Amino acid sequence: MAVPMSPKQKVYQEILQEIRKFIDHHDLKPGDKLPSERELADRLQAGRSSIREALRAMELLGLIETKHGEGTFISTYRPYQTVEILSSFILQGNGTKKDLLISKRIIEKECAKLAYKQLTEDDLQKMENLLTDSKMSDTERHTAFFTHLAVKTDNLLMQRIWQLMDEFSVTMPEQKLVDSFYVELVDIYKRNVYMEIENLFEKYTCS
Amino acid sequence: MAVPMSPKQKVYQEILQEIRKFIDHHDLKPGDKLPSERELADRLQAGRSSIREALRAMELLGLIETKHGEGTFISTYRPYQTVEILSSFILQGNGTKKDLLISKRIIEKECAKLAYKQLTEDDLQKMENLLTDSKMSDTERHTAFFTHLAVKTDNLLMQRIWQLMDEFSVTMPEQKLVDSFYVELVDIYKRNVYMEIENLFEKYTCS
DNA sequence: CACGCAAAGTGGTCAGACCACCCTTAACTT
DNA sequence: AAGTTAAGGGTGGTCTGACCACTTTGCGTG
Repeated sequence: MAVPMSPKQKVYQEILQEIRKFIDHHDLKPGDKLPSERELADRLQAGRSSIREALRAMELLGLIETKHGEGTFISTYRPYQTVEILSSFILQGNGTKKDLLISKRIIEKECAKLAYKQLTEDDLQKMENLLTDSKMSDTERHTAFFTHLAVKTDNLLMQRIWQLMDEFSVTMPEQKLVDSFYVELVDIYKRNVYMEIENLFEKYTCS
Repeated sequence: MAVPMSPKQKVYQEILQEIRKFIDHHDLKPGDKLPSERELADRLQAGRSSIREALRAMELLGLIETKHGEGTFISTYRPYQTVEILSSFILQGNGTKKDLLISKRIIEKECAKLAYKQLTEDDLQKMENLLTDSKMSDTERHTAFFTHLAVKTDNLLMQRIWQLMDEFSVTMPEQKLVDSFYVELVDIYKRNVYMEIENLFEKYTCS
């Protein structure tokens, strides 16, 4: 053969890369419109079916939204579909569940630490209000609590990682911690004792 | 109109449901073969392209594997592939370099802690050998060192997350730490003083 | 000016064609 | 007879073109 060719990556995977580049290059944000399937096919020198395979996959992952007769749009990342599909296929995860739980706790701990410096009095107040909000279930409260924390990390990547793990863990029990945990964490923030965050998680995690 | 019709669900989403039913009904397990695309199209009364859109989505989610010329197979569930795709989109921002660096250090720290219990004398020996291997660049040494550690975490998810971050950070400088760091870490393992891992990273990270 | 309907643009779906790849099998060579 | 090679059938990979359904646009008619 003459040309070794770039790795035998499938076309639709290259398309994924290209679309990512396109979004980056044009600085598209959630809500913005992508070129039409036909135009993408023309631009990327690929068949429309290949384009569609890539788009469907992205849609399933919640990265884009598609509106019949209108077009394809960047969506605010919501992996709800992903979670649903996955959980409908995986009834009983084996070692995956354990890994996920451990990893999630780790991320939560580090988010709590990263957020430490950024938290204001107002944040603390909001978080305390959350803890006494009786309209939420324990699970919802946990999610709301750490969502607030994750946002305050000032680290988008950590925030996204936590978000992703939280979405994936909805099907599992034991996501939340004992009530006293949250109270103690807020207390640590108030007392300004950074070093105790690590200990707090150690105490409540290794049960 | 006469028939309300099933909701305006797209064909490829119905296909997804049908395939799930098929797997369930035939009790297919990882490694088993799915019917060919053409047969599925025939059975489910759909076009082959619709079948493929569903299959590609499943493939991206890590639910199936396709082998050119052979067929489509149920795969052992690995959500980590999903994380990979998502990450490539999540990481496309600009301010993410700093985030990535911080996050990577965090993951490395936690990998070091998770691996603590699993490390054997032999592992320590190998790691020490790495540190004196002059055939590698500093960066390569860092990667090799933490690859070893990540594998030993006994947590596939953490392992994959670190791997991903490492791959993404190749384009960036300052991925490695000072030489003495690695030596001290191995020393901590030898001296069996778990608690000092946190301090070690604290010391070398907050520069 | 207001209304409505046709046209254009877009996603949704299908059918068929061709290629590349893998495996089996039959034919051929040694 | 045993080993090697060539051919065929099945499968995924991709492209093209066609048609439908939906939305928006805008032109023309009243």
